[in-house]
Amino acid sequence: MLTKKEIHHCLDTFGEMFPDAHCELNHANPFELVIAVLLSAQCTDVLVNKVTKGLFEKYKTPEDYIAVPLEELEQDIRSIGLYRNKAKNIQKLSHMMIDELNGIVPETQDELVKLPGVGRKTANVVASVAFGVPAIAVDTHVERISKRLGFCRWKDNVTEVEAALMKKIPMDEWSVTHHRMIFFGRYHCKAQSPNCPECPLLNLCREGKKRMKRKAGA
DNA sequence: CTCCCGATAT
DNA sequence: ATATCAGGAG
Repeated sequence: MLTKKEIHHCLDTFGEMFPDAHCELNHANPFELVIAVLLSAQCTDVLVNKVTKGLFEKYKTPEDYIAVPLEELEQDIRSIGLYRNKAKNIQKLSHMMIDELNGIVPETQDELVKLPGVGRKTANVVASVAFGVPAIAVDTHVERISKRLGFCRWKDNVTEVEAALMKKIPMDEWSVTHHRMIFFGRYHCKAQSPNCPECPLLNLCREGKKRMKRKAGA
């Protein structure tokens, strides 16, 4: 586990490497962001943007999503993967938006997670990106980076990872740091190729040092 | 814990 | 061929 000083050095480095880290899911309003994040489960942002480009032309409102048969919506998002669950959730979510929310996307995590297909991570992204609520959404990248670098314990589940990060990072930096960690994970410390040899954080990264040692032995 | 799942990188 | 991708629900 890293010390507070080491963690702040990491945050500074993230900022130097990715000063303009941001949400890469294309969207024009909070409702489109909800749909985009829901679709992004176990799928790359690039592919989501490819699909939502046409999707958001065809479907503008919750009413539009429930006006078509489920099978049609499934086909419209099929290339995303997990498309049956996602299509079903989008229609259920649209019904809830109309029946209970007056067509307005809620601004708090607690309200957002009540929507079908919206869990803690999606709720945090929407609250943070669309409404400026301080939050740290723990996705696959944030979890991997937190564990490799030692922001949390290896065995922590996503809830524990989020708690650890919220405890160790100043609240006014939650949202920025969250995006920078995603960029760091997506473009530098990748799942399959961490690029330790060129990493500015190698000297304080236990995983990185282990990796380098293994490589040297082989 | 398992299942959902196509596209892409390695 | 296999791992991974801005996870969530049962």
